Amino acid sequence: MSTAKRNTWQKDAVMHALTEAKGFVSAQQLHLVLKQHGSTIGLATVYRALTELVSLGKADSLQSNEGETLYRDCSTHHHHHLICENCGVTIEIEAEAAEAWASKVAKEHGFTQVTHTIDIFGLCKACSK
Amino acid sequence: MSTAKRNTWQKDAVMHALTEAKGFVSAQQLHLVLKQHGSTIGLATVYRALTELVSLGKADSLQSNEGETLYRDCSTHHHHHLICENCGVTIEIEAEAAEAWASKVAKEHGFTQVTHTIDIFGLCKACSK
DNA sequence: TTGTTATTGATATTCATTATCAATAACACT
DNA sequence: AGTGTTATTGATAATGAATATCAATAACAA
Repeated sequence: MSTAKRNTWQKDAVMHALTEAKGFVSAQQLHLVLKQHGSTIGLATVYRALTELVSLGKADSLQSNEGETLYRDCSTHHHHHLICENCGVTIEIEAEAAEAWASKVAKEHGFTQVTHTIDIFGLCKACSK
Repeated sequence: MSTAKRNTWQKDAVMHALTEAKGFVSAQQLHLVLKQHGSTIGLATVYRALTELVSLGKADSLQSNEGETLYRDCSTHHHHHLICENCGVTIEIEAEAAEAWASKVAKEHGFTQVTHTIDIFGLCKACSK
């Protein structure tokens, strides 16, 4: 009984916008982009759609050091990021070793439904000089 | 020239309170505890002290899934956490393998001043059943 | 003791995210 | 196609963590 989900063009729009955006985006940024493309979608709806996408596993999120929640399309494969704290560039990195290590450690302690956060921050080559 | 740091009882108080608190605490929680112990310290000062402790490497922080920044005493050695999303218990884990991997990946991409976030979330043994 | 100035604390402000609620539209069923 | 139910939307108010402001205070070098 029950909470049957409905399909709306708004949800599709957010999904598309998220797929278009390479790398991480904030809800506010997505909302801005959508409006710039002529959409009349509301900010609250963008937040709701993103929350749903995360719970469906179609997107993942992380907290920026400015306190914003950033979202990213996750329909492809699982990977992690190398993020420049100065210019914001993000590089996707494979992390099979870290993956394996994380799930091993979790299992050793009897944890289930394990997820993890593995992100590396620093200054990229260009910003280092 | 300048910016000479000064020692104050407020900074000590925050440091002590943080050491007392086992596990992660928010700035607001620390402030509350301090006031309950009769301190007249201000909330803004607690935030400032915590920020300084983090930059000195005496504390580390992570974002709760409710969007709060949580702090933890880190005067011992570097380590990471296994966190139960249900009951909040945190288990310290050694992560030498992950450490090495993280700095190796970062260097390969020319990154400097590298820090990382490695946290594992899930349901602990007790909360899993 | 004194002068300089980093620090404090009360509070206003910022800003991301959530709650509210009337209006709208998805969709199951005729 | 028409209709009723109700999930969803969107404008906006509300929440709440974190930061900025600024006069008053206190650390500390001389």
